[in-house]
Amino acid sequence: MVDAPGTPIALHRLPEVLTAEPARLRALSHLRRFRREQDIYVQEERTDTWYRVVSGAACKYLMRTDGRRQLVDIYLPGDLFGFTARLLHRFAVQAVAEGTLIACYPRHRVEALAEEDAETALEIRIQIVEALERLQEQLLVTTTMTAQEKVREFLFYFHRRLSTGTGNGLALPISRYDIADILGISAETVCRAFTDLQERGVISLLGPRRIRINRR
Amino acid sequence: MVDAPGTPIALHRLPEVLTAEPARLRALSHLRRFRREQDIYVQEERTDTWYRVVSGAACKYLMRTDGRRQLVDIYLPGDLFGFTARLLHRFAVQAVAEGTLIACYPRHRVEALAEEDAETALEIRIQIVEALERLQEQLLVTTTMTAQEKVREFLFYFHRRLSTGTGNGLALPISRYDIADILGISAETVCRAFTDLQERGVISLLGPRRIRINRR
DNA sequence: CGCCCAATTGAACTGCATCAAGATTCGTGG
DNA sequence: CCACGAATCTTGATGCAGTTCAATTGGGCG
Repeated sequence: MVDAPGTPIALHRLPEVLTAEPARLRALSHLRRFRREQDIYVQEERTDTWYRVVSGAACKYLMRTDGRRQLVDIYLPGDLFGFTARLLHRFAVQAVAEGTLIACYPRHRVEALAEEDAETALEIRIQIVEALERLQEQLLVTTTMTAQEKVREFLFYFHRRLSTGTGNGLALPISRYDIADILGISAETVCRAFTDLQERGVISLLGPRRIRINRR
Repeated sequence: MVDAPGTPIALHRLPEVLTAEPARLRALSHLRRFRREQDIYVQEERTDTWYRVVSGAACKYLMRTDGRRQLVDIYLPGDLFGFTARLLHRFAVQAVAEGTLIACYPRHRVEALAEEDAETALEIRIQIVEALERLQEQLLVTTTMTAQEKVREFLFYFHRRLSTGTGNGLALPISRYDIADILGISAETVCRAFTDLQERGVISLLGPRRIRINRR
């Protein structure tokens, strides 16, 4: 246990993603850094905090009775998560990338702010709706596409969300197994899809965790 | 075209589902009745209205390039839908039951009300979050379960949402094809699951659209 | 009563999971 | 800096759940 859960981080050097949110909302947050597979919150935990990914990636998941982990959503920099209508969390969220940085907001203070500040209320509503639409897109992907189409769609999505414009390809923050769990297919099938897509010239594998997208 | 799209309905005899919402929100609504497969709103339509199912059922769907209809969510009495962060709708919503009754809310007036009335803002946030959680459950169902488990889970969900306590079984408002599209399986597989579940004694088929749930 | 759509059943095919065995990469400590 | 071990990633072979195509039955409504 090198890192205690959610080590607090100094607030200087604010990453760019945080500067986009309203200052009054940002003032309520504090930052924590998480290791890979470290839980940000767990099932049955009280829903008294909201979170936003600053850097890295996190995923919402459920432990199945057979011991396997089922992913329901994946959060990338800028995404707000942790809100619910319940008292206790139905799903857990853990970091999938090493050193994932998370901004934490005390729920009651955010809701109090939303009650008096319409801009904050709108920002929250937009974030929740965006989570909803991400989920709809994912549902569309997992129910209608073949395994290869799922992987292709997933890579395009990551490219849209993460491309830095540096041109040395796209760095995937997550493993094949994570990708498989998100798409509802096996890790082996993900591998085969990667190689097939490369043979078709759609992508180039620069390394296991680094790819280039050639064409859509 | 017997019925023009969204025939207005008199406001007397308000169904029970509407009495639960805040009076100030209800005051903004007007009712419309829809026929089976009639669109409530379509893709690319402006997102200037929100809706709530009063009776019957509706589904959110997308027309695929191969002409097939892909369902993303299903709305039952009490569910609020139509909100988005976009200017235009990405998905369409149509009635799946004959004579589905929908309450319509002008978006700008609801948002203006939400801005000054914290209770309304909270009600909206809760509804959106509930849509989100429905979708997460559905994602879990479609990605992890076998076809027969999906159908069983679907029937139990409908039972929870629609059971009237009359005891003559559960009336399904939608066709096998609709069920298949929601669960991401073929209609034939849905049929086979129905008969298998009956043979196992889990359900009884009283008619094509009427079942009884015997045990879980 | 007869038509039409919905529901059901059957048979052959296929994409993906699963099991198994290597190949690479990465982190860790010497 | 290098070497070792443990993940992670890749590739192959087999089996099966579910799709697809096709035909038949059944119900509801004019």
